Amino acid sequence: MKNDFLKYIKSRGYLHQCTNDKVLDEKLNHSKVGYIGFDCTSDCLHVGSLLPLMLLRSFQKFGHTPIILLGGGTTLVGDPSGKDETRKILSEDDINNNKKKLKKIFERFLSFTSSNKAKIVDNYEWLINLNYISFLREIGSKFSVNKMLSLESIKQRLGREQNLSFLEFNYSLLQAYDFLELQKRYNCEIQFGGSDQWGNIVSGIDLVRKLSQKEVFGVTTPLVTTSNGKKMGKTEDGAIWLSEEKLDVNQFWQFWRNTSDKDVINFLYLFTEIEDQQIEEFKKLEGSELNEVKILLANEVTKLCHNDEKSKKAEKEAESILTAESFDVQILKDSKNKITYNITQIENGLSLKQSLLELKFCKSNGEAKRLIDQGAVKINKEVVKDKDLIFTKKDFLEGSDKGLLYVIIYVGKKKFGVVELIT
RNA sequence: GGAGGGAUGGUAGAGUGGUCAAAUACAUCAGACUGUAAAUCUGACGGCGUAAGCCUACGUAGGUUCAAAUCCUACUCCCUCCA
Repeated sequence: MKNDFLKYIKSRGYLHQCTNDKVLDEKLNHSKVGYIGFDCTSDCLHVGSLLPLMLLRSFQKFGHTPIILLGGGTTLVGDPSGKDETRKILSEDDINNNKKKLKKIFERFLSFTSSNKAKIVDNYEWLINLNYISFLREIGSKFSVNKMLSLESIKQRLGREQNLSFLEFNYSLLQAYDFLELQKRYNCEIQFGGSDQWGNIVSGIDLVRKLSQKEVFGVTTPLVTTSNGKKMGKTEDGAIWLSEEKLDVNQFWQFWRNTSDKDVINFLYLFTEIEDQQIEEFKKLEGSELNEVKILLANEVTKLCHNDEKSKKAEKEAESILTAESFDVQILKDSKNKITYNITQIENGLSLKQSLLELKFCKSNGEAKRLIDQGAVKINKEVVKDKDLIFTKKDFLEGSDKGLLYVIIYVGKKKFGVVELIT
């Protein structure tokens, strides 16, 4: 392997598989066009899609031209890969809305102004008006059902006797057709994707070979798992989303800050753009020394996915809330996890349990009591012993604003919320 | 088309008339220890209630019974084998 881009993605851990690496190695010495398809089933991406994005980003940095293919058309069909159940079919309105939001995310990762500027295209454009008969004759005839049945995504479904509708069965034809279309329109020669897309990518390559007599390529990223063997980015509370609307930046930052020791170095390679040499240095660190590296990781990823300012703020918040002795009132005020009461509510008797519920720290009153019983709940850094605690005005701290008082509630060591009182 | 087996809490999986809010494991949450890590140990783990207790839950709908996750009937879905 001689090509710089390929060497880079290999050293970073972005590379899982690629087709015909020898020829690709040569080809990449000239500037090329490559794409990733994103389906539009959701209005946001989560950490699971971060790696393909990083890959496309570096592709562009090495002077190539990236294309983001929005699956506006294919989402109407639904990819059966990696899904146990039939996907629910989305309306076109939902899909359009999703497309808009997704575009914003891509804008953070790719340059749309450089000479090799990124393009966003939508397969709706060419899929929606396909004529069934001519599609079957032109494309369908090139596909072997025997072969399709042996694709992992299809096999899994059939193996478990889970229903696979004919609609979904067609998905890989359409994805293959996308590649053909992009090849024709933009001379796009490489398709990137997660390792679960391998089958679909290979189908596309075959189709292009058959119909355009051109060799195109596929490159996939590995499935990232944590050292515990879990899929990356799925916490119990839900996915780690890349947009602020879906996941508060501070929580996003915390996710990275809480990376386990064993994963930090790997994550630096995968999700930041810190130089290899510097990461090498970090490898020497041990034990609690790694905490600094984790902060760096959190800052770098947050910077990339959100921005510098928000990342700094998250770091400051973490410090103020979790480690510092006293509270920074400004940070309390800005906290997303905040509820506001007025003085009469307090005078009428407002229980801590209720606040715990409102702050979504628990689902029921009983759970709130349990948490307090177990000594998990603190207000203003004092452990609460009385599970039926009713707030009084003296529980609240002075803020800098007149007439605004605060109390900070912790549940466990890392979760906290702010209760604001208007007097 | 025929024969059989099954459906139980977030998951896996016991329980086959009362002592079952349902063993156990995993997951989760919390506490201890620590470094906002991991491992380990401890506890909690349907809802309401200060509590006694009440309510809701073992695929769905009915029935038998003083009493049903457990028995009967119908339905739905799934699995295995045969054709």
